[in-house]
Amino acid sequence: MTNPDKHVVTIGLSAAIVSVVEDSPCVLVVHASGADDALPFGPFDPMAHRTLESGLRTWVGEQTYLDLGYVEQLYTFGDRGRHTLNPGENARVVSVGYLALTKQLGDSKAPDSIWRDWYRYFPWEDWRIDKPAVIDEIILPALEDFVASAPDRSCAELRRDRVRLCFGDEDIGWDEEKVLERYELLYEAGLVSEASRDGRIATDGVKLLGDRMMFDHRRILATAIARLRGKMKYRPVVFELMPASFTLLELQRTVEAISGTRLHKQNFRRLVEDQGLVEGTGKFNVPPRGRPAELFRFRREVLRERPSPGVKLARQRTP
Amino acid sequence: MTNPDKHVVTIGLSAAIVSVVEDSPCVLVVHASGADDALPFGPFDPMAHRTLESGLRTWVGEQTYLDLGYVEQLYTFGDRGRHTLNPGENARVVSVGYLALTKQLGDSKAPDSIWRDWYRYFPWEDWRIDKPAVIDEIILPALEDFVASAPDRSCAELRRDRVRLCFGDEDIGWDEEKVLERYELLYEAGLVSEASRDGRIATDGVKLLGDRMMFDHRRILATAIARLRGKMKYRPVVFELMPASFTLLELQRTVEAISGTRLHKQNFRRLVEDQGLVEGTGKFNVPPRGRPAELFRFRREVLRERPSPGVKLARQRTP
DNA sequence: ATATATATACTCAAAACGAGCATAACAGGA
DNA sequence: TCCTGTTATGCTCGTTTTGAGTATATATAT
Repeated sequence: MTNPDKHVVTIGLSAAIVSVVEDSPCVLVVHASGADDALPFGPFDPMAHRTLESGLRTWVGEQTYLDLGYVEQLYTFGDRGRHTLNPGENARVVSVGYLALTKQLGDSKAPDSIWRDWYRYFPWEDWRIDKPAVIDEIILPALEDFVASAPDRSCAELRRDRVRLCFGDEDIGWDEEKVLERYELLYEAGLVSEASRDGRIATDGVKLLGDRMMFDHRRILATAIARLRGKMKYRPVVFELMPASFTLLELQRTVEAISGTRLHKQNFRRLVEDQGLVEGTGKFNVPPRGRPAELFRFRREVLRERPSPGVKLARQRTP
Repeated sequence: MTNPDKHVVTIGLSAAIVSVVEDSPCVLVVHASGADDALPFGPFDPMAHRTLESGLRTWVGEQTYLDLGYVEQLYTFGDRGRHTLNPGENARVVSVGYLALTKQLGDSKAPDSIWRDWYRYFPWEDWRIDKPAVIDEIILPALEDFVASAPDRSCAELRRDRVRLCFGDEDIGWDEEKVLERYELLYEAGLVSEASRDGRIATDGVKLLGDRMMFDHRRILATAIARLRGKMKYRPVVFELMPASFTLLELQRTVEAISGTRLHKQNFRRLVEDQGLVEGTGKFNVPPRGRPAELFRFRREVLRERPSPGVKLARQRTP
């Protein structure tokens, strides 16, 4: 292995900590005034940390006073140039991203850390009300330019396909899981400001999309959203975001917040109940209007039963 | 960030390169005589490698003369003690595992690298003929001891549940995707020899299961198998393992080799054809016996169509 | 021709899914 | 009290998908 010194790198640990507050999917960011938002992060210390995950928990604990419950590793990014360094640092940084889920709680107690709606960083991902206007008004026209500016015909074809796969058309609809593919496409097309910061593309006069984040943190957040949107469907992870008891509509709104789509209410209930994911408590809430709804709780036993299922998305047709 | 030197680690890149040869799922290992089998691997060089994946491709190219097609990152392991070091090295190694798929080809041209049936390392994972005898004869009795030796009652409960979830019972059957969970359970129970090598457990007189591998490579291979078994079902990745044309039975045998289970033939055909994954070529094979079968090819277009599906597992009941 | 082996077509019932109608239980105002 | 708006919950119904076969076709070997 020749000279070991030349193989030396620093490992950055970053966490997308997610919570759903009042129907908004939120991510915890550390917000130094003037600087871009960042995910809680810190370097892996091979002396102090037994595992990567325990290192992450330590850093997050220090920075946010949060004790993480559910934690899952996402991906390890090592692209040259996509993790910009702070002045004075010179090591190459390889970045391991994590997803963490936590129940909603009051404001975060740590200084400078705040919960932010994640659609602030990905405004094209929220289809709950309607198809976001920014797609037809800005994204697709700009991506057409990107296709047109391809160096040759076959590259243009590839780009056109990617745009179609990412943002859909009449035949193939919207796939809410392709969050990372869409972000990477916008990055390559120079439509998010990280691209110019990383020296990729001169974006003069182009309207840039969404808020930017430090380092490669928006990329990690995109990975986190994609993973959560997918995993939710086949593992009961949403319940990590719910309080001890909740109405089925609250559960539905949480799922919708994450997936960024609307669901068919009656079918959603049927799926959730038939799969044995919840059980009624016999108690009811006191709504400001309308019939009171029963409060349910997560049936923790499902984790010990069949290959515990997730919350199927029973999509709502455009009514 | 205090003293940067203390955050310095080496990143090891390892690849589980998979191919299916004559109904056997194979993995390419480098086999130095005397030493344990290892996956092709090498350190990440931040100067020479632009991305982690390009670093991996370089190493694999040098060690196996293979030009990888499909490559996907699996997981990053950094547990202290699970990557044993070579003499003379002292850096902490963090290990990034990859899965690569390649079509069957002749013997590998590189010295010391050979294709090995992966069930050699995981004999309990092949249910194609029948439930492997080793499960009832060795694994389950040994795991009962493991449960019984728990320090307290609640720990024993947890262990019992894990055993049930991993190896199934009457209610919950076999879940072929839990490859990693099973390996980790056996590791903790001291039933695979890496556990004693890593100084975890004194396994005196216990029959150890499967062939051992270098470093944490068997753990990476378990992750690779699990990922492939899962991904196959919702993305058309099996075709990376198939030649340009093949019969539907050959395709089925490949899927079965990977999943380690038997499938219902007629339903398998129906699913594969209905999803538009293949198209007939009009040519037929010349079998040693039985009716000739049409040769099919992968419809590459599906990649540009709907959220391209995978090969559903239409399970065969025990007949 | 007969037996054996594989390929392929087709059937049929059960389960899952997608969409929507109908009814129930609350609040507030006419 | 009764009507209206609002949310909760129950139920139906046609379609699709799945699981498990049965039936038939086309080879080879004897």
